[in-house]
Amino acid sequence: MDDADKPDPGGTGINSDSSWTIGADVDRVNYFFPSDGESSILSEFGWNLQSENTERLGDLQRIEADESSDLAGTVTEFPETNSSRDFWSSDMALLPGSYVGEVSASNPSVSSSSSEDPPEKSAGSGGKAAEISTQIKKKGQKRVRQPRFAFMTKSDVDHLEDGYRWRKYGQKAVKNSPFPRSYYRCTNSKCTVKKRVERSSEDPTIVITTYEGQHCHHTVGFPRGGIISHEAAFAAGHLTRPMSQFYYPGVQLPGENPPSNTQLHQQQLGQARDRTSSVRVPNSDDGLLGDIVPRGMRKR
DNA sequence: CGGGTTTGACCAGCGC
DNA sequence: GCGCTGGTCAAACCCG
Repeated sequence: MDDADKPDPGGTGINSDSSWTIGADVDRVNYFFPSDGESSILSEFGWNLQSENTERLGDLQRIEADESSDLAGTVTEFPETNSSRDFWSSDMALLPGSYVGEVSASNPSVSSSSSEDPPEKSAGSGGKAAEISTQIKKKGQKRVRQPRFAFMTKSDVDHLEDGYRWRKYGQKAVKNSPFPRSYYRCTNSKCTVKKRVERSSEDPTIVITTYEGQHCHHTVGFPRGGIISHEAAFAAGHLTRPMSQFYYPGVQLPGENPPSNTQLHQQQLGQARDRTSSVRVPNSDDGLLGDIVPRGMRKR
């Protein structure tokens, strides 16, 4: 019953046969946060990334503002297409861009959606992206929105393996994008975590994955030999550990020159691949999940 | 047969 | 108020 059975449940099946290992699929890995978001995400997770990606951050910020003029601490949805091109068309392959603040209590009738009951039921009213800002707009009278974490990954496979099992419950065509957006829900009945997967219309090789919610259970195991997407697992596991413990090739240090960023990635990834991981994880004596899933939650 | 995927329909929020 | 769009449901279908 491991994911190994169905490597790519909702994926397009692209390279679903051999390249599962994100390590092999992910060409580059790169994270960055909006400078403002930094205060929320980075600080929250103990990150202290003084990025010199100021321009990019600026772009993202702009996007943030565009996406939700009235959003304050709301999710920063990845721009669907055009506006995003600016920053993600670069050598950036992966970047957690959005994060919603804490779950806000709200309408009891729908709040249940956030904790244990299948949120979709209440959400039958339709979740929609708008809700994100809406919940805040409407002064918390709206549904509870789980924390979100989105990132972009350069990968051939749509559905990145993250150690959890997902069931696809919907697919929608995205405006201005030839690629549909897939909706997945954690197969664990008690788990309300959802995720959306879509490809960038600008760069089909980029997969945008957005996780929502927090797993209340451990992973189901490693797929096919134990390779998972570290970033995916990280997100799927919902930031259970300070990210500062991770090592992201793409994260640049102040003063560091980006020119060889790509090369650097290739180098590091090359090394990482030798370790069957796309991202080298220090202190990962327990495997990739070592930094993601608390020991108590781990299966092995 | 059970679990997962597909797909059309429905609903609700948002912008104009 | 209306149309658009995103998100979800649920029945049908597929597959191991």
